[in-house]
Amino acid sequence: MLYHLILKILRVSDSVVTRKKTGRRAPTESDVAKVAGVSQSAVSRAFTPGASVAEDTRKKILKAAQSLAYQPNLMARSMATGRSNIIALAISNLENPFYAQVVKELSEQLRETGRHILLFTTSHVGAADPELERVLSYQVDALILTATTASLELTLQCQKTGVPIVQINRESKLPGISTVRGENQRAAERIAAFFVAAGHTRFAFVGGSEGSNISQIRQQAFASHLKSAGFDHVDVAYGNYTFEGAAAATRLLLERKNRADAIFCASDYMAFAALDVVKREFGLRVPEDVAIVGVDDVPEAGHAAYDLTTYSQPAASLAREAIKIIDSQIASPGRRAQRREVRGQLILRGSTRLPPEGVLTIGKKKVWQS
Amino acid sequence: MLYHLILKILRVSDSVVTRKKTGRRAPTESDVAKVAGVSQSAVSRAFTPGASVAEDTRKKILKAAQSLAYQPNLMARSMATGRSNIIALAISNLENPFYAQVVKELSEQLRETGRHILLFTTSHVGAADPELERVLSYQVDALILTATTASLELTLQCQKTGVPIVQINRESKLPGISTVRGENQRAAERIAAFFVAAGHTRFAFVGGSEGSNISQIRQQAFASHLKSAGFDHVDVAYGNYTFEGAAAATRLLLERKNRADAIFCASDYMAFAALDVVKREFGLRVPEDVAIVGVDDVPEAGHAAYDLTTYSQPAASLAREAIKIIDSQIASPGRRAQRREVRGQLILRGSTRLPPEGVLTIGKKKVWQS
DNA sequence: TTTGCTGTTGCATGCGCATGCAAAAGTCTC
DNA sequence: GAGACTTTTGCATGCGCATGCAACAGCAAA
Repeated sequence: MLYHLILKILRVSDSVVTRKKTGRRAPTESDVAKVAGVSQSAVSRAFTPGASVAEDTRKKILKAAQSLAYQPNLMARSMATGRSNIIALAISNLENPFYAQVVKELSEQLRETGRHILLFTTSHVGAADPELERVLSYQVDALILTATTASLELTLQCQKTGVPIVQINRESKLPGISTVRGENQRAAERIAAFFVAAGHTRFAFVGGSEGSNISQIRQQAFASHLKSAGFDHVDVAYGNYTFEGAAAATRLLLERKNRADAIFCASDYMAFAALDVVKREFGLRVPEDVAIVGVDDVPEAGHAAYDLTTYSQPAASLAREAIKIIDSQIASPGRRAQRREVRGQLILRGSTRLPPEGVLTIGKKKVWQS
Repeated sequence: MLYHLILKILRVSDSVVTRKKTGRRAPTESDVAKVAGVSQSAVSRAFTPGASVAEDTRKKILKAAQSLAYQPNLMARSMATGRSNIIALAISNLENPFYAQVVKELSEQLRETGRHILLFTTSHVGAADPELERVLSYQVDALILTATTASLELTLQCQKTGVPIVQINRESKLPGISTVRGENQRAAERIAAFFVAAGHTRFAFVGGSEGSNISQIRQQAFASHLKSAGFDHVDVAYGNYTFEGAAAATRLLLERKNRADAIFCASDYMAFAALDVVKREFGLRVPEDVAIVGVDDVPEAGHAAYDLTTYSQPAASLAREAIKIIDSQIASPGRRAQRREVRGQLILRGSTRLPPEGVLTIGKKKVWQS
């Protein structure tokens, strides 16, 4: 008995010492309540918009809170409310400036509603990490995937617990996953039409990977539009969405006989690699010998070093739509998955030559005029 | 009385409906306990490494957990333990590929110990957002700042609550903030020596901002080494660490009479802008007319489009050291702030010309040989 | 003064987990 | 097989906050 008492005392004094070293713990609502002379629940209400508190007491409480430098403990709050204000963001390709931009936009836009991003970088470009399935341990309010696709298990888990999933720039065959994407089909068609109008005759496509739907869609739209213009063959190689991969793919394409004079790359980032290889390794002139087009319109595409013609995918809009979807799903949990498309446009720069007629039409619509 | 009872029933049935819509809630330890036929605490112990559980019961519990797809609720866990396994990362400059790389490295290295990053992007390049002070609401285990500096208030708060702060690539005059950085001084000296050896005579520096210590340190070391070599003047302009800013700064520098023939930029990202301006806007040859050097060695610096000579700052090492500091501070909270320097090296590429002698020495040490 | 109402406040409880303590179940020794 | 240990288990509690409910105060109408 005495023994235990002594142990207890030792433990207590020890914890006091620890406290001293680590600094005292952060103030809680109870601390504030004591200072303000009210109950803990009153303090809670003072910090809850729309709760029932008299104006006087609220002021008194806020003053007390300020004097203690009180900050609400968001962990405790989410425990109590079931909402964490944390959005999980999975991304596989942060070195691609396009995705860096998407992350930035998401982060800034979510901040406007007091939410923040919990970051999961997955090394695998293809299906999401199994590790990603632990996402839900964090009680996140939603899950955004960029440059990755959700596994079946993860999708099921999310559906069971009612956590919305949105994929940016990746399609998914799984039901229940919302998607935001650029104009993949239209982008590919416009680019094909532009190449044809400019007088190119041998076409190539640098894709992401064979498994990537987005890449597939672009490839098919590109090929089929070219076919309708009388060109049956499109050379294809895959860059796996990496710089080195795209460089290797471009080498493959250029080494073939009867090599392409117009290359469509599934992303600006890969187009940069293609430009490097075309110009420096093969000594070809751009756009005279080879024209190159990308997709995304990252800031670098406009820089003088690349000066890349591209079809834009505005990161800010993608982020905005993704957040809208999330919010609507949170508001009415029954909602079905949504698919939204964000508009872009063909942006002409120095990596392509212009149609000789000075006018480019697709169908009957004038797309560009010099 | 009856009235209240009815209300209660309504509320309950309503919540059942809501449940049905949102999907049933995630299973808890109690659910697992029920299935496994043990107490909740047994389940908790089964998931706590080193806790006292019989091997049989642990297996039984894990099986039950698996059958329910149980995932521990990390919010609840951090409430109970006081540790969240979340590290806050504040960053102002994600469009700079160097920082994107740092984020990626931090994320991947932290994942190895089961921790994740809560992302705070601050738009202001200078001192950190006031919004950043809410970081502590999330009960993060530590705070890493990249391309931003902590405000005094934030620092005090962190010290009071024992949350370690580490700044990557930013110095701070505030005590209590640990720092990880590259070899700023040495980098600047080597670059100065290299310029001199290569026969340059007119020098310029594109800095971050006048307030940035890192930029200042580099500038001073650059200037003082040049001075000791007999060159008193260094032209200076500030690019504010942005691409556009650096482009404007370069224009300023190039428009002056007796313009520089060797430009040292405080980051690769700014050096890219300088290259663009030098080559495309002013039609100058690199390195014949102007030599350009950056700092960081981002992947893009090695790409053919830029081919930039630079002094490396390995992002992986910066991340590793930052995490080491954090861990040591968490392990022994009394520790003072630490400052670590990560080694880099001068990487010669096409944006600079080589010393005519074919050998470069600094002091008595041979730094480079053709 | 009494009644009825609205607006404020505190009490009590629960969110899901970790953990100190005591009780229970094994294990070993002689 | 009894006693002395050790290991395993459950109970009870607390982390910080939100919130339903009851109590209460203030006020107007009767």
